[in-house]
Amino acid sequence: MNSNGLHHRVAALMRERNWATMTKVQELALEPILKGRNTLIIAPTGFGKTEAAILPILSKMMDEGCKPVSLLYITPLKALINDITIRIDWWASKLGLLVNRKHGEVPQKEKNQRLKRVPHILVTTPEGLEIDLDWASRFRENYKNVKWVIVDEIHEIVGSKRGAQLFILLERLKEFSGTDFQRIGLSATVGNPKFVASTLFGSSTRQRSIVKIDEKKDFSLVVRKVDEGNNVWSDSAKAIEESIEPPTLIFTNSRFLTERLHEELERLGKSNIYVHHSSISRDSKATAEESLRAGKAQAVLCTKTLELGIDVGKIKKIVLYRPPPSVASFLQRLGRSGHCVGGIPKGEIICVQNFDCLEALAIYNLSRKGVVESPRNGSPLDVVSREILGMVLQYSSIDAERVYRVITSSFLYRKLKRSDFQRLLDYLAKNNLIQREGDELRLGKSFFRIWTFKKDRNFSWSRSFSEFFSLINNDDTFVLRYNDRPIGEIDAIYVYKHIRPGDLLRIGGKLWRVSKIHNGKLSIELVPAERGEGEIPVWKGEGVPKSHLLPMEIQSILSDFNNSLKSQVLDQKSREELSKLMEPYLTRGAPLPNSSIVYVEKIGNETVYSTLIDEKVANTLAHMLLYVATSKHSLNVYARASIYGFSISVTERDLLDELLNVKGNRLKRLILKAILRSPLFVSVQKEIQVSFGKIGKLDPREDSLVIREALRQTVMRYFSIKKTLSFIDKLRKGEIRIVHVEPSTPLGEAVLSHAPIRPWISGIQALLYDVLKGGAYTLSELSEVLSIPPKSLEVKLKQMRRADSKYRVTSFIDVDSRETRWCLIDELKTFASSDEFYTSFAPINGEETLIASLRPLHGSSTSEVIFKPNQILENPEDFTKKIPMDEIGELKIVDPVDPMVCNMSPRYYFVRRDVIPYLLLNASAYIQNMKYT
DNA sequence: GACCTGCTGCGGTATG
Repeated sequence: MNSNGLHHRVAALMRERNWATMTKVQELALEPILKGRNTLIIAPTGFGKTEAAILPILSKMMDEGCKPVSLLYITPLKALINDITIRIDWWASKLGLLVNRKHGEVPQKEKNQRLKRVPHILVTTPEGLEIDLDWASRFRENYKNVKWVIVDEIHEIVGSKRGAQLFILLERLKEFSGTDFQRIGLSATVGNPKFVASTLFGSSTRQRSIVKIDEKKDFSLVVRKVDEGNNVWSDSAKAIEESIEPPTLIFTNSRFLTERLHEELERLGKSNIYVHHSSISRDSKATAEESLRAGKAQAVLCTKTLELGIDVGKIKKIVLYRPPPSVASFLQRLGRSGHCVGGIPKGEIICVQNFDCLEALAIYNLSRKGVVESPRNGSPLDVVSREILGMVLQYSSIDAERVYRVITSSFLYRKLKRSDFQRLLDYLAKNNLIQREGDELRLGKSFFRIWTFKKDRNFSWSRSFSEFFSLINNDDTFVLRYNDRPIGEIDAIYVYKHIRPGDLLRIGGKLWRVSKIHNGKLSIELVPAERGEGEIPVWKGEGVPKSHLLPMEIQSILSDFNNSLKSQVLDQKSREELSKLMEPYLTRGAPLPNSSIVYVEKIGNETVYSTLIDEKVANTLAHMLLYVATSKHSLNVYARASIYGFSISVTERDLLDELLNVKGNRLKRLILKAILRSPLFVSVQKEIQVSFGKIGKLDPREDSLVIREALRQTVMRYFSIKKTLSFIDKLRKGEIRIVHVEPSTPLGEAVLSHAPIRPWISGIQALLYDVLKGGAYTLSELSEVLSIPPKSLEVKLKQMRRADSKYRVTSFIDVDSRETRWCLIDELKTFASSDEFYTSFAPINGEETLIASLRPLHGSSTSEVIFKPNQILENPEDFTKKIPMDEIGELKIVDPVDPMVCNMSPRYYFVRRDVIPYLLLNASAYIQNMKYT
């Protein structure tokens, strides 16, 4: 034993490495870890957290002796696994301990060895642990020896489904091994250390410690504003060029921006600049990383890919192109230059929009105050479902009560009710994912149909078995095509929210017009386009969700505006930009924007409500306005949402004011309806349903469990019902003032720079089919039921009456009300003989001779059929034989003697031969009714 | 939403 408590062999190795002193975090972590406490270590990157955890554990392994596998090291990235394995191995190999790594890209040969020589230390991902517990029937026996678990970069997963998964896995491991192993978490700065600790420590009864390094690493920051010239791109590139001090990391908030800026920097003659993001090949990424380490790269343009702790060598400067979305990512990104020996890290935020300066300053202020976002986690049920299945895989047959006990021992699921768990089991059993014999659970028949080993998938819903272990969702993407040639890809959700036929898109430097969107095939047809109006700025990426801390911090900046302007980090230009931004308010003597005032302004065809507001509340309000607008106006509207307010493309009426008049439960219902109609809800349903074994279309009665869960998750991620209700309440009480202004305000203009959200009535045809089933309705009745404007419905119904339609409809005249009614074409016959519509199909004079005129689908040559209504009534089936074609383009009644009849006759378009008799009865009844009454 | 992250085990063949 050494003076600092470490085993003498570990201490000797430290001397060998010339580690005279430990970092502060290493010192602080030593005691709690050596004492066997569960420990959460919180410190910025570059403080030596890994060693802070590893050294005392290695020391304990020496002291206490250990059987393989005794230490499990979990980290979220494959690249980190490789790094860490090498780092740990330096110590471990000298202590006679074996280290192994496990992730999807480790060669099979290396993986196979672990059964022959079982490692003392295993480094893997959450998914790797899932695989081992569920499926590695032999190796998992070694997990019974685990005494320590380290979770690295825990801030990255604590708020995600991956986190929820891992925390249940740890409980499963505890139950399987029968050991209350020691848990150690390594985290960057977070706002809620206690929550992070609780989720990690779970049901462990060990004492707990949180080791937190508060000392902020010193750094220098400059907030700059790009000079406004003619071209944002070249202006931005120039600004970046000035900022580069090799080697520099340049962070952007989208992949597109890295590419676009790279192109522009090359145009300026800069070389040795690389690009790094998730969509480029592994080789290119490796090249970029290596040239950084070798000091060859001047700079690398990157997205979040380089935010985590992958070793990239010494970085001189960090440039943030436009403000990062959160304080946490700001600190992480700046921390990438932390390994710089001697000098303090240098950072620079380059602002493009004027409000960027506000955000940059806010992020900086927050970081200085030590305020950081708090990752939260709900208790997603799809994760529970997967873990139930995982346990069934592991044990072949397992008692339901035991599964319930293990899952609820995890902190996140401690409140999961037994009844809800039972309902979930019922549902899984119904979908054949599991089968039950008494209280015993076994695997159901559907399991290996969904997660299959077969290469040629049986059906479209099946997934590879390997995907079962991961809760990372692969979103659908639309393929953009021109003449069947792929041009690019766009995330499905972006398409649903923002893109419609006729839009102009810029892809690969070229301008295209969207000609068709095939939802089923997930493809979009493009045609080349010339310069035009209404280009959709995909690149603007204003959809970046921003920290919920921003609105309040911006408010506090504005509340003491003159002082805020004195901030050291602002350069001359950005300072001027900020005063210019606020000038319009000051000159008209209006209060600077804050959360208790909403400026209502009409800009172009939009009504903008500008204020400082939580993004989720703005999103909820935008969707509500969109819902109200689409049910009363047309589908051709859009809304926007941002921390600077929200807007709706309706100016004739003040829709927010109308919302204020909706009270109580009706308001809650309206919010719910608005959310249920958003594409976000649809995409969450799609994401989670497979975990429950549900395939195909969801049925509100059968699948209420998935639907309710999807709604819960949608609201949690994107909306905020409670805060929105409170916002509306404050508006009503006047606690938030509404002020109409003209002309527009600067933050009102800022709202307009955010991408428009457009309504997407998914499966409107199927919706209509469901409503029409068993009934015949007028347009206004349908509009009422569906909250979709009659005009939009009419267009759809007219498409649906065509021969190639999946849900074919037709229409007839209601003789009593003289309105058109729509119904399913196959049900027309039923209505013709029903009491409800008796008069509409009962001619007054059955012996009158009439002439039916039939125009075929193509061409204009009409045929005529002479008939008496009674003839039809006698035998409608027989009458159809007189019709000379299967499909009729237009049907009407003519009378060569009486041209009035011709004018009065209703016309029926795109009808099928077998319904002609009934439509002729309808036409005769109508005409005679007009003539005789 | 923008972005990112991950993804069979085991024991058996046949071959050099």
